[in-house]
Amino acid sequence: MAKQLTSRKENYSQWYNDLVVKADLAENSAVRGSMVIKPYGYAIWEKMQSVLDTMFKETGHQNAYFPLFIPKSFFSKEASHVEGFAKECAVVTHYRLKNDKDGNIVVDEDAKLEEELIVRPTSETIIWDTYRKWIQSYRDLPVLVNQWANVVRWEMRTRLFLRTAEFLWQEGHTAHSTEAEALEEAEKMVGVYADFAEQFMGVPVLQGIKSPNERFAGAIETYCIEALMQDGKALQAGTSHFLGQNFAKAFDVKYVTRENKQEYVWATSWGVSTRLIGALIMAHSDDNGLVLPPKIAPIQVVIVPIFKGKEQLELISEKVDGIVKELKARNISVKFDDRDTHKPGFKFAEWELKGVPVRLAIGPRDIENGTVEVARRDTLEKESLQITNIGEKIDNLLVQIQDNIFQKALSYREDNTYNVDTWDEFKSRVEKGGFVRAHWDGTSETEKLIKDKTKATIRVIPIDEPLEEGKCIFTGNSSKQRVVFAKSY
RNA sequence: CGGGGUAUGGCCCAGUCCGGUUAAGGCGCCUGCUUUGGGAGCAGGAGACCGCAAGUUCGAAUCUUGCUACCCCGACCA
Repeated sequence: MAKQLTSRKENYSQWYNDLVVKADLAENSAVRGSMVIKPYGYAIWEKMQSVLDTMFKETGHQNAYFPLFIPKSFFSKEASHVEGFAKECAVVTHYRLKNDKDGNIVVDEDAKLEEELIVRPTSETIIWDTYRKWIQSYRDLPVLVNQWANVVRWEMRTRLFLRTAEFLWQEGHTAHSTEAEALEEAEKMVGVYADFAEQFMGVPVLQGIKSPNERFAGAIETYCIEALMQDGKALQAGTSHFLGQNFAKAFDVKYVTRENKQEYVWATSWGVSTRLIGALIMAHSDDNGLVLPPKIAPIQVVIVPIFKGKEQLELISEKVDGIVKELKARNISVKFDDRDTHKPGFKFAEWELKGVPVRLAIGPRDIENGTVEVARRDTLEKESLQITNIGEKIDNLLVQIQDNIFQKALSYREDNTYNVDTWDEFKSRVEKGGFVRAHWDGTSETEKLIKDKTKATIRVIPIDEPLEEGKCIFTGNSSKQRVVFAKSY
């Protein structure tokens, strides 16, 4: 079995690609830039979906579904929105194929659509066209809707999970009667994302707003969570947009106030995608494979029997049955790997590659002593534990692992966050990776120049942070606050 | 869209410069026996219109021309 990974040190992006493929998460498909998400990878997405979906429902949202296809004319209604997405839209122009005289399948030119359809890169336009019909009065507000969907963005260069031509995500779209309420919603949802990233994925994130250059096409303000990967590059893990009345005006969505006045509706939208799986991988995993936090791991505990012959396996299986019941009673997902086609060593390596947080091994010696060997994925430590009360012990261990994974990522981020005050230092620091906190004069021009010279962009402008007088790292103009620069994915 | 590269069993690849008849090897797969506390060993076996199309030649994976696909680097991006 040649499942050796490239090491992170040797080639970080090769390591990432190897890992995604070898851990059976996803693979490239016949269509350039589009991936097949394999069952194990999809199981991780399902865990994420289920937690997020619950969080959305708890904050008052409902799921709905809007169409994949968007009439081209909808797109032109919001100027900056078109500008942002026009270059990466897939377009449907025909609706029929036929056989030509050589028997080849060709597009039937007679079946041209009257109006071309855009495959959604995001759904603001079709949703706001719909909301016009839904919203008449202040009594219809707020509208708090989310959808789980696929979207298509025809990217030049793609990478499994991090950037694919088609990806899965959720997009929340809300409509409010006041600016304050919409702002509150946008902030609330970025907070939900931050909680999810930190408490479930174990990925610490910076929360804040985007600079105008990085803002969503059509938004007044973009809130985001930003995580730091092990190679020192930043990854935008989730965004929440305050859209003001831009879409309401573009799609003429007005409501009547209590005072019987016509007003435009205030909007937000927010989303996270399968890119989170990329974040999860790059935040925690090591040269042995994936490291999954227990709260997101499809399998939390794997049990590997060590046996010679059928009788021994049966004996061990009996013991394992008890353990499985005990773990399941505590809602721990457990897999008993009783394949007789592979040796224990092979299984150890394979489950490590797949990031299962806890592995139990039971052999004849354990049966004799009433013990089980417990190995944790995050630290690779092994110890022998008495089987008595094993459910509770594992439960506690999973909590510890979840916490340890987060703490480790947090201290990595702290060790790789720098305050920098001179341009020379800025250049060399950015080159080495990490979050670089520096003063910026607040202009787009300066941000662009910095990007051209260093490839670093402003990842996030922190909110809820004390202001600090300073001088822009590039122009020397005055600045009231440090912003976070980094090279990013 | 610019620049560079690659295309050979499921995967990784040798062979291509200098054409020669069973296209080599490793991984994986199948069968059997022995193994099983950190990626097993031995024996046997299956599996390839050498990216596609023309051409040169007695003979093409190898030479020529055209095409296609994919990868890497840049511009663009959740």
